[in-house]
Amino acid sequence: MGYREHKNPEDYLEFIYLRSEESSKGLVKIKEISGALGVFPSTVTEMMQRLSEKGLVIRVDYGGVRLTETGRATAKAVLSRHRILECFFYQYLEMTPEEVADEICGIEHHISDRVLVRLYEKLGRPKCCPHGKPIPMASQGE
Amino acid sequence: MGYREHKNPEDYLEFIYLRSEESSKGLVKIKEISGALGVFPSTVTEMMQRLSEKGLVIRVDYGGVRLTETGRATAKAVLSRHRILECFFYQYLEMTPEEVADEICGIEHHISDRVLVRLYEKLGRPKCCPHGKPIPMASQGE
DNA sequence: ACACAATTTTTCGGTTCACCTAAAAAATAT
DNA sequence: ATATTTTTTAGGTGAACCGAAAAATTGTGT
Repeated sequence: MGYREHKNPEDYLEFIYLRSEESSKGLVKIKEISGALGVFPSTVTEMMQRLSEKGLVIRVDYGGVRLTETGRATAKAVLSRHRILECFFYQYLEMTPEEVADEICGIEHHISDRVLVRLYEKLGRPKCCPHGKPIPMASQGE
Repeated sequence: MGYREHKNPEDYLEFIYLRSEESSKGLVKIKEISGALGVFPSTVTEMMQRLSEKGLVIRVDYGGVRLTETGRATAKAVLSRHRILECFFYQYLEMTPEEVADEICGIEHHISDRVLVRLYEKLGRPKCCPHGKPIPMASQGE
């Protein structure tokens, strides 16, 4: 208890993925990310520079960001982990979809694929999370 | 993927707790912690200084460290989370005790008490982890 | 359309945290 | 008493963050 609880680069990726899915083909603005993750715009810019160096994101100066194919794959994997975990909390622990949301916070970054797969099987290979959103498949088209 | 995977202060606490339980009433040496967590002794010293400022640990210069009551309580909570998670991987996901060990890595720091309690109930309130070690109770004597 | 105001993004110091390396200091072992 | 081991100190790195100020973009009024 009492930690800084920093955002993980994957959290940025996950949000960018979600936003770019829903509003078709545009760039995701820095301010949107900033607002969603609760960090300062300058922090987002810095993180985008790092992610861009790693080839996960394409940065357009003063314009926003877009995921590369690698970035998209990474984001989908994170989201998949996230939603499988949500299913678990909902189906196995019988929590409400609302409760579930808060509980995933940092866990999805620490679960191995091995565990994820087993969890998924045990839950009966659900197609959607408790909110009705689809669980993206690792290497398949969404 | 590709992160530094830093040790958490709670990892230090957890190890100190374990070591001080098994070898009765002595101080835990910096080198032991260093070896167990895979960090340099100077890193341990520094962390112990931080934990000592937070009142979780008592530092004896060149002698080692001992948990305070608060530190002990924190450590027990972490260990409890750790072992309940182990039970879960063992009982529900049917992994072997050996596999289980690697999987807990960072998860126990991100699970809320609410989820922990539910998990514990669902598993039938186990008294021991898959390795046969007891699950310490939050506010009770060990 | 165009100058000016408002907003967004970036840049540029700073901070904290976990960590490292090298060297100094203390404890221990021979 | 001296050599060995352990611990600490001191200086440095990279990551994630903030705040303030500069730069670019966007919005507005006439």
